[in-house]
Amino acid sequence: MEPKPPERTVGGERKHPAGDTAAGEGRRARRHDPERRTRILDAALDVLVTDGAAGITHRKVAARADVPLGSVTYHFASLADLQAQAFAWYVEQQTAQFEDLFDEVRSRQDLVEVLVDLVQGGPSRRRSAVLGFELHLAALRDPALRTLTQQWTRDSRAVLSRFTGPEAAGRLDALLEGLIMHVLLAIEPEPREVTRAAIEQALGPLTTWRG
Amino acid sequence: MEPKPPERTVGGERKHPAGDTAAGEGRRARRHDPERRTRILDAALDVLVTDGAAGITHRKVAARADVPLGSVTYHFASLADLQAQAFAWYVEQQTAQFEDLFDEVRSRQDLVEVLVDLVQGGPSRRRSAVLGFELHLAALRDPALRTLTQQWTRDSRAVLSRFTGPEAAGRLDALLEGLIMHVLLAIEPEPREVTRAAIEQALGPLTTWRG
Amino acid sequence: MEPKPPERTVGGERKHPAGDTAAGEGRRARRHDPERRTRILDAALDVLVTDGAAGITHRKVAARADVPLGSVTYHFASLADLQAQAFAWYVEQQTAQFEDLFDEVRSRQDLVEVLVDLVQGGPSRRRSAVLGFELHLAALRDPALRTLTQQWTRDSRAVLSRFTGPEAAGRLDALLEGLIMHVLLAIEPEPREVTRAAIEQALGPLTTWRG
Amino acid sequence: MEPKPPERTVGGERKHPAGDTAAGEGRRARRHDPERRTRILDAALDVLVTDGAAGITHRKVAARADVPLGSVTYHFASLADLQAQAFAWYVEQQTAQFEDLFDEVRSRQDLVEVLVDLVQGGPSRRRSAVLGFELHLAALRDPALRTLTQQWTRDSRAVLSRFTGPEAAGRLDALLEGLIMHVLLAIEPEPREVTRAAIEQALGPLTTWRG
DNA sequence: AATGAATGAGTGTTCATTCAT
DNA sequence: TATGAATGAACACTCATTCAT
Repeated sequence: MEPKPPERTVGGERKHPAGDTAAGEGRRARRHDPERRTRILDAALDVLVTDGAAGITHRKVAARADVPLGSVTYHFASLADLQAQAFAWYVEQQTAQFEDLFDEVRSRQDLVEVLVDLVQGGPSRRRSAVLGFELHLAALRDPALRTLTQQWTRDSRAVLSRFTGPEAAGRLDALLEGLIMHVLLAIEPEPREVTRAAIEQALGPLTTWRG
Repeated sequence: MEPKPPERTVGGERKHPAGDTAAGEGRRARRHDPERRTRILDAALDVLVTDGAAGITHRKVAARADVPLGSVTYHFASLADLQAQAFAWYVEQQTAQFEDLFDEVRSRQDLVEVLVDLVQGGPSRRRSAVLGFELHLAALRDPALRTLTQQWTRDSRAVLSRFTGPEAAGRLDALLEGLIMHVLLAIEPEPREVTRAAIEQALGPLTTWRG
Repeated sequence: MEPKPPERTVGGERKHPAGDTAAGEGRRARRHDPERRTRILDAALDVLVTDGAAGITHRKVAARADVPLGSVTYHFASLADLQAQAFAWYVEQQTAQFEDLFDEVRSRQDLVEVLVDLVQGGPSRRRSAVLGFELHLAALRDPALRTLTQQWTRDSRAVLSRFTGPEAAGRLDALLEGLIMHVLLAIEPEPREVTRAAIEQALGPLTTWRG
Repeated sequence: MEPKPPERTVGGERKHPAGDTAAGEGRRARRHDPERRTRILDAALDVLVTDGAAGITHRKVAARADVPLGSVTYHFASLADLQAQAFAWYVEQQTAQFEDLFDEVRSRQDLVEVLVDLVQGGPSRRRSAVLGFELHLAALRDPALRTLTQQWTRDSRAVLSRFTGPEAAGRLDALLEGLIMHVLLAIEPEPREVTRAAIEQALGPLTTWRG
């Protein structure tokens, strides 16, 4: 699955429908840069990871994306709009990635391993985890973002349900969220077995395999 | 239990190191109104709930606490310091309150009900939940706050352990955090039974009662 | 009388000097929609009325005229140029309209009534009055606009002179301007008789009828 | 009469009640500068004269008043507030000055001469005239400013009435406004006699002297 | 001990204008 | 001919922080 930048899933109006067609990279500053919008969104996510919702500014995003300040405000009607679209873009990517994780799952054991990896996942996973929590917190205040968190939760549970049934999926989902946060915050690394035990138990000892 | 405002548990330096020199103790009741500090801390927490870490400012806090602007900068060396002390104050209150919850627990059933209440807790609980998540997120970036989250987690688990043993306590703790977030974000209220089932299962079917 | 948009009476240079070269005259009716220019000028005047010289922007004008932003900057070399041409267009229309007012004047009485109407004229007249004052004020700073105000004053006085002689025309003209402003700013409406008395007196008791 | 800066006659709230007591002018940048507020107001009026309502900015005012930018935004809640208070300050000064003009008037002749001076008044009077028109125009759009224009008109007429009676005062007032504008805009100077004649006539040939 | 005045850095945002197409 | 994308300069305004008192 190949996520594309969301088409205004939430908030704000794109000011201009984004002219396409490639362009000469060379001469003077890149004009006609069709990926610019996505690069800005990715930069915004980077800033969100680094500095949090409290620290995002047009200027930081522009610097990170290596575009002029005016370019950010040109493509996004407001900072809130930028943030909302960045979160939407994140959810879209994240959902696809999440589904991919389970492609190879063939047994209960596989499933558990995948989930333990998800929770324990190294620094590479830190980014997504932080963004997830930022989104949740932001959604608590901005109802417009609620759409995103709901869609996300729904999708995650749907994927898990394929293996566990709906009730366990809900439990698992909540547990995973808590575990991830604890792993992120723990000073000494949580042993894999502890994580595995928690997951095993949430799966339930009696769950018939449905993968 | 009567929590008192922490004495600079984390971060920041008081601007003026409190000259203990002159000033008769009796004269003007207490030297400079010790409640003011806590009132400011509570105001800071209020602002954090309302506007998040992104929205806290000296001015908003001063207004909320109904003290002059200078009073906030006088008592707290920096905004980061204020925030850190506010979180510390929150954890202290929260820990005490959390322990109180279990005072009356006499049976497994009691325990489950208390935890379901904790998760489903009405709007009154929203404040603490939001602050908890804000703290977690802040701690992800500011190692100085890690002390607080650890202390908090440790205390919570200790309390739960009294009833469940240490492994289940860890699982429960993570699950509760995830459940609380999901309840806060859910559009249609999560049924109590669903929450209860998840908790029951995390407690484990075989757990011997240790309350 | 049919005022047409002035051809750059003042200021600014058209960006592209209108290549008269190729292009058969008949083919696409008129080359590039001549009404668009006037529509933009009218939109600019609308914006001037609403937001004043302080508030005019290319974007507002484009939106009001319902043309793309580029169209405004294409037809007018700069914002100052647009403003100048809009004022010119206004003066042209206004002069014609002013003359028309006196078409039916046959007696001193008629004249007085027409002038009282001019001063007291309802909301429909508010637009022209505001624009007039805006122009005067703008002309105080931009000598290029002085041409317009002079032409306007000259024309107005010429028209009035036909009935009153030149001296009374000057007095009347000044008085009318003051009266109009006062009427616009008054909270409770100025009674017609007061206005009429002022005009009557400026006309002079002894003025022989020259209409 | 000694006009003092108005105490929030219109709009905005003063952020701080202005600490008084003089201060050492010397060492490092002037803090404690009690006249600063007035200096800013005067600077704002200067900018209004030079650049009009369209051109006023915090930065220009700050530069003109020789205070840091932050000082302007500190003392005035918004640019609109600054403008409103500047206009109020202007009206107060203007009213006083206007009254002073008539202190020496002892005869109808005196009155006429004073008024002719008022209209023809050299470059020194240009400033007040421009500000007057700016205020009128601004008041057309901002009802809050209407209070000022009304007070001003009322006061002017009251002064004139002392010599002319109320009806003639109204006529005169309007006429003066129109004459002043015309003088300002005229390329070749209006002859004094023309102005005098207009005023004489508005006074009315029969007006009994009431000075 | 306490506070209001003050300020410079930085914010989100707007916009005239340029330019490639 | 016409226009949308793009950008840099400027804007109003906010704020943490400093400091004199």
